[in-house]
Amino acid sequence: MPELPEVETVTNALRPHLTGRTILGVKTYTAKLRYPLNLEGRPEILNQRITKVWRRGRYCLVDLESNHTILVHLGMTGSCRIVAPDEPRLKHEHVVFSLDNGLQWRYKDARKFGDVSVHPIEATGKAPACLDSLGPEPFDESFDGNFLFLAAKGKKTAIKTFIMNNAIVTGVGNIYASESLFRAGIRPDIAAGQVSRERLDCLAQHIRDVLAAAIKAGGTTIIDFETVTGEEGWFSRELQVYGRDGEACLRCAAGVIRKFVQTGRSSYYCPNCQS
DNA sequence: AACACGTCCTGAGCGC
DNA sequence: TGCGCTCAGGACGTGT
Repeated sequence: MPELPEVETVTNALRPHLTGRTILGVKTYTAKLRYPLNLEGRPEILNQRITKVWRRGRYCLVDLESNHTILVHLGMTGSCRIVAPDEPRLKHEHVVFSLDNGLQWRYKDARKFGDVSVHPIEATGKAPACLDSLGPEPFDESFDGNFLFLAAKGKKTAIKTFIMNNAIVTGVGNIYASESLFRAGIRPDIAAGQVSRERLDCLAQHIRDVLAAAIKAGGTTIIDFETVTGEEGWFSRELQVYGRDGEACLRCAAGVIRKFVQTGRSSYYCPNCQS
């Protein structure tokens, strides 16, 4: 389940393999992922040099000298690898880019929740227009308790749903939403507009901390990018509440972690520690 | 306008 | 052993 730390890790792993390379060919092996695939024979991609590989929210962006970017969203099960052309194509390996160094960049996605698509950009390093509605990065200076406080004013939506909204802040998925609320001592189901400025300061800090720790863990686990698809690195997340329903709370020991469904997603919290 | 909910997809895990 | 059901969730479209 790729969230921001996983996308950051994959992007960092791809960067040295892709930057400066020229894309000589693109082949797709399924009609659609989340959206219909339209990558083959595109002059915006073919024979274009890759100028920059970076991340915005949960999107990996591969900028081309044609002032287009290849947007990659990993969905739920997306992964990438760099391999030799004679490497057998794995099941669910749906997109193959051929590079000028003789290697291939391949995208794999069993559940097809992801996206690989090409979009115009104003310049290298500028996000495409389709990402205009995204809120700040959690690591941006503009993202803090005061920002959350202003955005949450009058909002009745639950605080967990609120921080998972990419228009508010990007990259906080279901797992890290539960984890950061646990660390901040805030119940996931209280109205966002009811949380005090002080507690939102704490929450903003914990969102940053939990994401930073996960990036660090993922970055150190993925060593051999050519053979590791990424999934191994994602198990190194140190989860304190997610998936621990029925177990004793790691902080207070007296509480038992509860699970409930919130806007279709599993939420976990300690009734003793979170209010 | 604000918020909730259905939809897409496949494999893992479970019960019988 | 094997089948069939349920669950997992990011983002977007639609419904209330």
